[in-house]
Amino acid sequence: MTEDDFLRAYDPAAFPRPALTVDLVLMGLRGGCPAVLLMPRTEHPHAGRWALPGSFVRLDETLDEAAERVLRTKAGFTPAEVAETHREQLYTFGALDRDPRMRIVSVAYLALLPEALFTQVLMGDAGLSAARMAVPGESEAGRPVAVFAARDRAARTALPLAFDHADILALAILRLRGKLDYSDVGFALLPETFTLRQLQDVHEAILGTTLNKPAFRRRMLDRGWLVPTGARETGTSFRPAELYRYRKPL
Amino acid sequence: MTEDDFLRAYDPAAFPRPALTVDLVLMGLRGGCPAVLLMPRTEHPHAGRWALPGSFVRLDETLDEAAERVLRTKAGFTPAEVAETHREQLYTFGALDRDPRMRIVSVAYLALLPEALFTQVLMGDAGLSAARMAVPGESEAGRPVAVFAARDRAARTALPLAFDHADILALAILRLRGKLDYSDVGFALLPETFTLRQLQDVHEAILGTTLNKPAFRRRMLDRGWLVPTGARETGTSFRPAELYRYRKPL
DNA sequence: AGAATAGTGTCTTTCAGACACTATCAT
DNA sequence: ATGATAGTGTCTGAAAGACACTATTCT
Repeated sequence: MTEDDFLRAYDPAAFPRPALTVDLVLMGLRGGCPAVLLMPRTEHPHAGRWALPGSFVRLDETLDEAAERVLRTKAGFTPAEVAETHREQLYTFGALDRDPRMRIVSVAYLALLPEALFTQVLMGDAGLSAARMAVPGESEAGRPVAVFAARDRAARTALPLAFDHADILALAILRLRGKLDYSDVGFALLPETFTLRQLQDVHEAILGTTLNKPAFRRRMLDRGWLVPTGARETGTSFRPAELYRYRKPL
Repeated sequence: MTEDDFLRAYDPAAFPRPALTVDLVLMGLRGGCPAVLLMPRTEHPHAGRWALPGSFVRLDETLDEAAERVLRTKAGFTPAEVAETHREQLYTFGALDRDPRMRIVSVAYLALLPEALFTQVLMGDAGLSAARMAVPGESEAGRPVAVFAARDRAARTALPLAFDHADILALAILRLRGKLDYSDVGFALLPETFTLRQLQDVHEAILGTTLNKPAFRRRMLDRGWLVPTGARETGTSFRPAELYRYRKPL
């Protein structure tokens, strides 16, 4: 950016550049477990493995716009669904041998889907499959993450992931965990209105621990981000819980 | 990354790609204030403004390696100095109009320099200048950061920064602040051995607040990262403080 | 001795964890 | 009434803030 002498004589096409892509971690919760949407690879390289949806970055779009385009074109999101999805840049992966075909640098994004949207996308015709993510313990922090077929909950054999996508997934869950209690990312995994129990379930699923109920409620309510709707949960066979709405802190 | 049909017929040179660079925020402390090393721009575009040292990413180096190369070739670091510098990837900036000449995506890195090394690099012949960073308050979080000439401490007129480098600096100080009390980045700004007061000064400079002395000491010592050397500060006209060494937690 | 800072003892306050308790709904 | 979960009151313990105090060095 600051190489003046270099740039003055620079022919944009003259020097070889790495290719640039975005890869998206589409994360949601399925049955109380973190899950991710993956595409099966059918061709070389890494045929038979599972990959994150991604795309090359075009010259006329920003990185964020490229990520949105992947949501629309690779995952079948409608513009409205794109709008209700939390997205943030995760990290940029630039190892030399990430892809055997050529040098590709990839900007990884994390997208968080409420459970209903996750299911809807999964049922759509985009060809995405859900994989349950093993929540790593403290000791495994930083290691690649193992994912399992979402069909049977007791599956033991890990799905093979393409490229360095296991590293990307590991970073995604770590980032999510780190931001969970000081930011508002947790709400991105919940529907418009939700109960405090649902919110606690989200936190517990991502942290992989159980939380103290009174302390959790106190903290969340004291934070001032929750607005009681006055409505109650329906369809339970017991006392229905109050429904809250998340209000963005000014 | 996962566009199979596209890639099979892909000629690496056939499609236009954004250029890819790394830009480095070389940060240290000067006289109790966060400071950054900048290069003056002498040519169009943004001539007369100040820029972060950076470089294009080559095909045969990773992003981290490109950042190291900038340290060596643009900032005049010796390999030993590179080794004693903390580096981490910050964020990737991909706005369309970042650079008026062509589409350039830049991976920003944060490098932390102990005060002695900061001064040494500044005095070197790499042409870098030091600029004092205005530590933004809570209300200005996320805004571009203003920097001032380091010569006179009372300077009021902000230095003009090139490209989106004010945004990069803003993110750098925010990231540093966020990681300060749960990670060990603070030690990267200190020499090999240091006193607890120096450590507290580093934290106060970056946070822009004052801290409670007994509480700070308790927290730091309880964390188990500090090893007393047995030696004492020298050159003071009062009681010399114990010198500690940072020991990487296993 | 005096100045200046290093380093500590202790009280208070705040907040999380634990546990039991009450409240409210469907059946 | 019973079962099941929602929601709360309160005790306890850990840790931060505040403040005063002692300790140690140089001049």
